[in-house]
Amino acid sequence: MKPVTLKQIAETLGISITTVSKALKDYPDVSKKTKALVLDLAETLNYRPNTFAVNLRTKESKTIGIIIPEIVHHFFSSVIKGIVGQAEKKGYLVIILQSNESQEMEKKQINLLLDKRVDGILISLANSTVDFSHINSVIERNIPLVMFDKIAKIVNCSKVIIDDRKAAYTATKHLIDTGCKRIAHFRGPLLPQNSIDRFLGYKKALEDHGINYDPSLVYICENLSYEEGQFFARKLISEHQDVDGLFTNPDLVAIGAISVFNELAIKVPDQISVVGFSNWFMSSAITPSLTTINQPGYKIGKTAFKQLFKELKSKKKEKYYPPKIIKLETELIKRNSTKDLPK
Amino acid sequence: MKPVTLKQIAETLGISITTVSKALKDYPDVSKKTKALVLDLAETLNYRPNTFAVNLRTKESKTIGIIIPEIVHHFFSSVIKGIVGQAEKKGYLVIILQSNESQEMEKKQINLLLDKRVDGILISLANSTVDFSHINSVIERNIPLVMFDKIAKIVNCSKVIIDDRKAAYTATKHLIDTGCKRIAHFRGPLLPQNSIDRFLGYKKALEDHGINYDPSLVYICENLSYEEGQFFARKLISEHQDVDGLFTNPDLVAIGAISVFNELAIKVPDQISVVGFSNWFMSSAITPSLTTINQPGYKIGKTAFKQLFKELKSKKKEKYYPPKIIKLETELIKRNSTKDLPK
DNA sequence: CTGAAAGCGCTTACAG
DNA sequence: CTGAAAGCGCTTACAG
Repeated sequence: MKPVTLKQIAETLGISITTVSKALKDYPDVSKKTKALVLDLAETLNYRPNTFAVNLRTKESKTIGIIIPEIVHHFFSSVIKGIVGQAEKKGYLVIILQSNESQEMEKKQINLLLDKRVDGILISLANSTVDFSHINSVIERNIPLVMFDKIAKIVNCSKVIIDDRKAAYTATKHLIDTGCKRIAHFRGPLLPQNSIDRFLGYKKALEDHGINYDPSLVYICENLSYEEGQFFARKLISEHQDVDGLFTNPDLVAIGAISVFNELAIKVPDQISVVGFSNWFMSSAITPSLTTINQPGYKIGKTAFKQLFKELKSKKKEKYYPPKIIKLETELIKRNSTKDLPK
Repeated sequence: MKPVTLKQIAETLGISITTVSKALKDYPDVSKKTKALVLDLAETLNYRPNTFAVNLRTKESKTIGIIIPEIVHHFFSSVIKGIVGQAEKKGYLVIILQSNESQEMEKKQINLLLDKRVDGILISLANSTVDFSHINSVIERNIPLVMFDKIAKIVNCSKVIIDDRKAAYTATKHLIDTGCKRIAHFRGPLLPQNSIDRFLGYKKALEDHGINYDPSLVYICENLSYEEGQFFARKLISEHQDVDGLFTNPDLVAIGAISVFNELAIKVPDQISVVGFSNWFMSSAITPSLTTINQPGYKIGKTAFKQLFKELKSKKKEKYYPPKIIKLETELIKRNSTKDLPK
């Protein structure tokens, strides 16, 4: 059975398509009687407007796109959930694309979304992205775009982030406050802004508290994996017998490291205190439970959509919406992988 | 700047819109010369067809929808990744929606997708779904639909699943083969087909090997959570001192249970052997590493899209595609939470 | 090989 | 309060 159209309703009732359309949209210049008639028939016939035609007329798709580096990842899937849920509330559907940490894929996908004429785009950059022409072309076309988590400082658009530097500072300071003197850092790759900022927060905390920054205590985890946590934990132990604190990015790396410490009978936190980053749901479950920084993925997604929605509305009213940077709060979650604060 | 249209290209070259359209689509009845001219100008002007107009004409959206109970879940996000990746290859974009295990949400979302006029739908049912009128209405409209993982036997459409019963049988048999006599089962909720089938596989394995089925050894985990694994592990130990094997659905529950066994100094596998279900990436990381059934999420997603794509193609050719049930292979992954097989 | 015309199904400025 | 008409940007059957 073919979908019902305005034309059919009009013909059945012996009125014009125009009036049917107006009645359904509750225009004030249609008589109550006609409106009731139309609404009634539309109901019985289960009329649903043809989105394709509506899109073509209104030039709106009521769809947004999201590009993330990796879907199978607790943090990103939380963000997606936040976005999808909020978008649905506001009548938007969400198309999802995965860049696989590749700049080239990211560029292709931006074009796919542009071709699809999505109303707006949400993006978390790939690690390998160093050229931003594709992002800028979105902005030039005046299509609302909001970056989250993995952003580029240089691009002029709204961003939803956490204060990575401050959060890392807090994490490192907690290690210092609980007595650690030789604090290692397992950091993320060199390019992404968030792993840079977390590293800088770590460094600043050391310097502010009279501890010399020692580059040999910093290890780079390319994949932020459990296995890398294990690998660098072994390396750390063999290279630095005097290490007594470890701050990792993110939790998964910490959990890998702790598994090695457990295996080598190195006591956590007595011999080495460990702080992670992200507050992954398993972090409270392992032994010892992991002290970490809570990074609110779901809220980041929700906030990013809300920001995009504001820009979508502004655009409709042909108003300019100046880019806004929203920093969400993080907090240190104290668990058993760090010592208690001295009284 | 406004997007370029066929009309502009036609006017610039002084030819008709028809010819431009045909040239771009490489119709055979356009001269090489004209084609070259059009292609060239389209290239320089960066012409992109207006999807809204194309959709309206072709009645195709080149978009599919996917509805899953929960996005933040390792298995489901793997499935999503499989779907999204495969769809992109075939020129389809994917809209994602989360039912939150609610039948009502699921019905609403089916309508959203239908209104959006997606070309096809992929769905994994909510636990609470007992009425299938919304699913059947999709099928009646002749919109290709493929179910995966959480399916309804009663609905007549293609399905991508694993042989849950066989997999659970294999898991349980492994416990029996390695010497377990009193085998408990932490199962999922009562409604979903997969948790029913896994339970039935467990029961069948006991019966086939001369072990009495004891209902008091079966515990129901409503949320399939780590915490439930812990809770029921304590309950199990207090209610059944003689238990020597445990088969859980899924891994996360097993990991919760093992954490309790570790805490109570109950030796795994010496005192209790444990087998999980799903092969979550952390299962090889915990101590002892978890014997489990590998459930190929990524492949399920990929296969589900491929099946949908076949049906999409058939529909275009106005051919009927009979529903097909695809069962993907699973395998037992032997790790350290179960004993070795006797020689 | 080229193009005029119809039509996909809607929305809305305009006339009456 | 109602409706004829234009138009969104394409595709394609048909005529020449």
